[in-house]
Amino acid sequence: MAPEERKKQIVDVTLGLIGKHGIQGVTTARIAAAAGVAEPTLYRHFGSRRGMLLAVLEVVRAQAAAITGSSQNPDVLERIREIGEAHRANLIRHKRGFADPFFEFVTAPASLGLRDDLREVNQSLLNRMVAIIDEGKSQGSIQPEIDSVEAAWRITGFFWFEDVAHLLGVQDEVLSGPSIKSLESIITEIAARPPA
Amino acid sequence: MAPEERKKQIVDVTLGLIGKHGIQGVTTARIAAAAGVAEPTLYRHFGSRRGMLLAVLEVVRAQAAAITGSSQNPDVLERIREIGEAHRANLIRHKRGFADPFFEFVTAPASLGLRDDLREVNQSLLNRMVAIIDEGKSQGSIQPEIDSVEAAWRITGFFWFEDVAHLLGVQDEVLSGPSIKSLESIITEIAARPPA
Amino acid sequence: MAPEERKKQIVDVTLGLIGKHGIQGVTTARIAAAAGVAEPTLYRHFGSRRGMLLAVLEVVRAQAAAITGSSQNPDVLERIREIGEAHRANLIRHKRGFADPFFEFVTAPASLGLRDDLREVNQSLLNRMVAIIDEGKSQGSIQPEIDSVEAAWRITGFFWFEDVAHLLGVQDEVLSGPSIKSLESIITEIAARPPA
Amino acid sequence: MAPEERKKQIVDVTLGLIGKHGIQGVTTARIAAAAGVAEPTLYRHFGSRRGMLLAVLEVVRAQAAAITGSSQNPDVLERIREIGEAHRANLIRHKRGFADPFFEFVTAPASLGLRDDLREVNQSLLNRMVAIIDEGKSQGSIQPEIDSVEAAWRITGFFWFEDVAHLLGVQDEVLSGPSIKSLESIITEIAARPPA
DNA sequence: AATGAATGAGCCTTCATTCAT
DNA sequence: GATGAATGAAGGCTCATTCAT
Repeated sequence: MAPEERKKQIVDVTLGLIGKHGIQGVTTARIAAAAGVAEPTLYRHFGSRRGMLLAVLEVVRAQAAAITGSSQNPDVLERIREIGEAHRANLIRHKRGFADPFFEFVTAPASLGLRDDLREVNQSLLNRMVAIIDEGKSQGSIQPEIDSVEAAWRITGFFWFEDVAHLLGVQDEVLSGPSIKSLESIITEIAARPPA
Repeated sequence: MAPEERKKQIVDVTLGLIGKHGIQGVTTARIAAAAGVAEPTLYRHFGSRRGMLLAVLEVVRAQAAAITGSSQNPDVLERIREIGEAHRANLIRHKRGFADPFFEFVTAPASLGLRDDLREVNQSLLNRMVAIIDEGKSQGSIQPEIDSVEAAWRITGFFWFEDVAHLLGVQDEVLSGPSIKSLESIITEIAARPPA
Repeated sequence: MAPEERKKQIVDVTLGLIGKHGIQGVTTARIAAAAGVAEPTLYRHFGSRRGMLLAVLEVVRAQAAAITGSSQNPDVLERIREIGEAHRANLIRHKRGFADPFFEFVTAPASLGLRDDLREVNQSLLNRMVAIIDEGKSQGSIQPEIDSVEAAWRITGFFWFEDVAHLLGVQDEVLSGPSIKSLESIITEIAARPPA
Repeated sequence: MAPEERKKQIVDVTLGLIGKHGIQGVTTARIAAAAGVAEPTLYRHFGSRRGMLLAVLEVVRAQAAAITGSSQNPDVLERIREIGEAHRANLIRHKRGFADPFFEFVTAPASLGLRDDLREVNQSLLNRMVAIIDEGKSQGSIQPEIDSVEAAWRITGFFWFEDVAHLLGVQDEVLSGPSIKSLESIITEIAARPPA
């Protein structure tokens, strides 16, 4: 198998394993088995387990971006609503105890040294959200005085809220009402006020 | 050292270690070393590592309850605000990368079997919040139609927001504005409307 | 509790524990718990775990002797038969996997250093059997030319046969027929021949 | 070293260690040291200590079968006699305190979970003996009315007799006379009676 | 007479990683 | 490009035993 291909495959199975076992349950032995290669082969493509995880994080960034970009709704407010729905749907698809792949990294041991990379990924997601809000401003559906970054953070927080709930196994109580309320609350707050 | 004292000490150093290394970094060897005893001694006081962690969780429950009960402000709305401040202050006191001790358990591997206990702790914290909101209703500062449980969840979500931000190392950006905004938003929403 | 009394009690519970867990399952912790004392107390009465086991062996010797002496039948041949029955009955009373208490020591790790003591116990049991056979000779029910020691050994071997069968969990197959046959075979062989 | 080879080597040294220390004295550390590898290496070839022991049991089964098949004497009665001699010879070759390797497993702690496998091995050995006796019947050297299984059990019992004697360190007294007598006694009993 | 507190040594097992091929 | 063989370091836990009180 060509290096590029193999590399991609390893990343893919690792992502799958994270979903099944959580990051700390992803051992090199498991990755190798799932990829159908010997353990040392992993090291031909990645310098360390951390390297593999880092590569997965890159994929996760794309997936997270996919959620953010899942709706193309021209109405920005509506789009944000739909993004929220996509996040919720994505979460429900996973098994209890496993959150958003991105969030799985958040809960990984700091000792892995992934925090900085994680922060960057988070930043890029935040930027996407900021852009959406700015778009809303320019289209007039969002109040121009709103601090875009602040609003983006609050929406991000809403995602985390859902992720943690899922992790804790209280998603039924949270996803049904409180989380939707929280997002609606943010939307309402930033929405342009109709002229008196 | 008296058993009670030793037990407490072990719990204390374990709590400290959780702060330093995260739960999965807390090995029996580290606990023993930090407590200044041999490993088997730990087992004279606790049946297993899980037992020690469970004892810590108990302490953490108390600490979390302390935050919830930190304000006695008769004005419930104001009290919620102060609880938020207490949570924020508590977070800032900790090192970067270490969130709320309670939250540290949330991110622990499910394999530890602490999830159910954790859920209970969370539930008890939630109940405290529900009680506070109900008190607000009866004192007239919170709208009577508000679903107390839903509101309590949303406030809990706000705590998580801050915890995750801290864990990710983006607390500076989040704690300064967005998190306060989010809490204020909830408070505003549930607050009794002044008569027209 | 008086030392003698306590000592006896420890021996008693230890014997009971051997029945429940086998010798290697008898830990000092278990003995102490069963005796209702602290572990160090055991060491006030015995120099070591080995010492406790040794004391139990002494009791076991008496119990084994009890089996050998369980029948007072004046007819020696019949008496041997009854002793066999007593052994079988004793075995059946125990749980599967636990043999004769005496035999439990036979299977103990050699590293315990109980072998020599065990040999002595065995010798004393053998002697009892020899005496019985000699009695048979003098009463005319056993052939005078029979080597008493040899016959005694063979009967002992029959006991072992049953013990091992029990240990292996094949007692149903062995105790019902083969073992009885073996004993009868020995009895027949040593019995005085009726005059032609 | 090739896996097959290494595996075999581990089994071999383990068998040797069983002889030296008994099964409970065979620790993974000792096996590794004796095999000249690190402990984790053992786990590349066996799933657990129990797995290694199981593999040894397989070898032991073969060894035991070898004894049963050591004689090809066409006269079945004589063959049984020679098998007895082979067993005795095999025993004498071992050090005091160590019995037949097979028997070492009999005395192993039930907690190892080897009992069932052991029982199977015993059964297969028993079957071999049954076959021999049946052969004797068809060749006319053994009485046709004899219960083959019962006879096979009794011969097995004779082996155990010798094993226990060896274990107890009284082999000199037992192997010289009583055990031979016991076997002869069985042989005589099952042998075809010459026509009157 | 008894024990409370403690432990050194050891057990089986897993993990990420290396190196020669 | 891939791997077969191997391992140092560590992990949670148990055991018989000691010593001061």
